[in-house]
Amino acid sequence: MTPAGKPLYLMRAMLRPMDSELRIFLGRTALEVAPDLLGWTFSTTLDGTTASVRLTEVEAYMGEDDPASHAYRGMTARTEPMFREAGTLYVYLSYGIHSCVNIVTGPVGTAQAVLLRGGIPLEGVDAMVKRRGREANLTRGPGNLAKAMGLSTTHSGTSIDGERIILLPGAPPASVVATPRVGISAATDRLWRFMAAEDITANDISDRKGTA
DNA sequence: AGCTAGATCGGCT
DNA sequence: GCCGATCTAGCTG
Repeated sequence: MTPAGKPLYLMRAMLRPMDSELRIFLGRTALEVAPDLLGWTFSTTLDGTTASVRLTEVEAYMGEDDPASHAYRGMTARTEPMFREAGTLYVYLSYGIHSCVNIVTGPVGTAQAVLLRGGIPLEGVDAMVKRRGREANLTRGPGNLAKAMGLSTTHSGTSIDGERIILLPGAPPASVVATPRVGISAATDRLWRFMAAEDITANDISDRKGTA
């Protein structure tokens, strides 16, 4: 471990985003990658502005073996990006309104992905406010986070490129809480939603459907 | 070709 | 806490 408390391969990934080290990091199962992404920075530079968040809430979806995954019944036109290589974005439309962003992980063809559900704004707050049309809860919830970052379903199939869309290692949270995933009706016994403990408020654990 | 549940959000009671 | 908005992907007929 380095003085910063991170393995060396993560420090290298920080210097060269989406190089082979990051590929190895994302090449693991979604269940491994999801909690490890907490504390990382997710950043987009779109429409001439950069927006960044520190990730505080994610969920793991394990592909064709996971009844709650969109990939459970195989590849479709919508889910095709999930079957691509790690680092690809899978963005889907939820309830006809909201775009939700996933980062594909694991070996090609396994359709594993990590849903980005929440973060803390670090950069580009003005752009986020403009995109969201409000100032509260800018990046809380998958639909809100995607909107604040300027991402929509048109970005499904694009990938983390170290330019427009960037993933940077960050200090992991002191502790991580695992709960059932939100809003699903299958495999509710799997504790595959991960949150930074210090970011949890009362609403997070009592208010959302799908939580225990 | 039609039907409907859904990895949500925000406003209202 | 509850409910309506909004609309498409994927399934049934």
